[in-house]
Amino acid sequence: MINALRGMKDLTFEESERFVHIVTTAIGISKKYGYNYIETPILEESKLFKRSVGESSDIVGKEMYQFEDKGGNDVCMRPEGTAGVVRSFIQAKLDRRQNEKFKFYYYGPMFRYERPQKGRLREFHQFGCESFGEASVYEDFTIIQMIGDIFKALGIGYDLQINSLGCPTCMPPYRQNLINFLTECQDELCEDCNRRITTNPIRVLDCKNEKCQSLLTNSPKLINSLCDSCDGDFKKLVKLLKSENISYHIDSNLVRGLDYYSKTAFEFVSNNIGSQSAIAGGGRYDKLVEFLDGKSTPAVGFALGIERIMELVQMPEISREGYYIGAMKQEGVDALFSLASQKRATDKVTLEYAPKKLKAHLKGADRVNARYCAVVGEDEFKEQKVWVKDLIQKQESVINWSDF
RNA sequence: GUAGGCGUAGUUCAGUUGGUAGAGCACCUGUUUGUGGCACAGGUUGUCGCGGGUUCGAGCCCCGUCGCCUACCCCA
Repeated sequence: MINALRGMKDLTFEESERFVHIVTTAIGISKKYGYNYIETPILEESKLFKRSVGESSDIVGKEMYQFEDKGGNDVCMRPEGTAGVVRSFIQAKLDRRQNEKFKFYYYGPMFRYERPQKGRLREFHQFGCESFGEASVYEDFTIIQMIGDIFKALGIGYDLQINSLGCPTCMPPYRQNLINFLTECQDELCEDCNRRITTNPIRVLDCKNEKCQSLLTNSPKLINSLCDSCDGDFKKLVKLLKSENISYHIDSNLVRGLDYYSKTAFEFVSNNIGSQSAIAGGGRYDKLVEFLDGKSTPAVGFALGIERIMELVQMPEISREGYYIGAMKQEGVDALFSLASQKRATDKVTLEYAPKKLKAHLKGADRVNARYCAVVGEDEFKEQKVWVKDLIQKQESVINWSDF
């Protein structure tokens, strides 16, 4: 027997229904916010992610499905969605249309070669949005509001955490301050953090080691080192969240794992799904377009993890729907197809090809959750009629084929 | 890469100090010769993950291996 690869899952029945429910809900809401669908390839040049996500990140460093294709190209399966959308945005020269705004939504599979666990698969699915050309913090707020709408529509509770990661003006000096601070208490920090001091000092902030965290209480906070512009934007965001009654926590240690974020960073967290608790995350990435050789364009975006959200959504109860149609004798079966196609114009129809006793048909109708069980028996066949029972109202009638 | 837990029927799981497997659910049949869900009665279903070893005898003990899960790490 051949099984699916490690960390890759098949979705069927009520699981796949839940998946579709989440995606259609998210699509419906993002359309209301003016987003349009964008589809980009799953396979991209490895270079794209090395430059955008960052070589220092674990995603690029050790988690990419990367290989050489038959043409000798260094390619990989996308580990996240933003880079491809930005690449496409630049390739279509939308970055030249400087006064226009573009909003895209996407969804699809992402691949990371990690050790699978709860809420973490090697092939997983994200729904995401990217907004280009809008520098205002109002857009950051709007995106957060939109995610809130999606979770509300799905009936999911969450904790919103926000932070500002600064910009090229205030980030580098802060970074140096932090390095100085960390170097002083180097001996007491964990092994990983010591490595991070040189590779990616900002990541030390969200180390889960308790000892590191206690040392960090006195560390310089980026939130207190922001330049006037970043500080003003962050205060404005907080004000908007308050006035619109969106509850939040400022988490000065919230860092995005991907290098391209600046200014607003946020994460939606659930405490009901194990340790992989981030159900959505995103922020502003004003420098990424330029970084990938486009004309400087401000942008904000987010992605939500569909599998993680699947753990949280309750599906509305399914009710009986449509018709089950069967016959009791072979000759009746042949008459079923025109009846079925008649009904399919308006209803869901399940056809049973095997002649069976009435009782078996009623059971069959039950099994497929049909509302009506329609059977052509011996008597009905002679008179060109069909017996129909409403399985909820428990009423039955015999009607002409032409009136079915 | 590291650590812990688990692999027995379609499924959820039991299986005592080693004596060649059991329950619920599901499924099929009947009670009801043309009336579903409910009830009752009966019935079907297994390479006990795989490969070695110990033993008269292994689902159980030992070694190896594969897979799944959870956590670290990372992140959606």
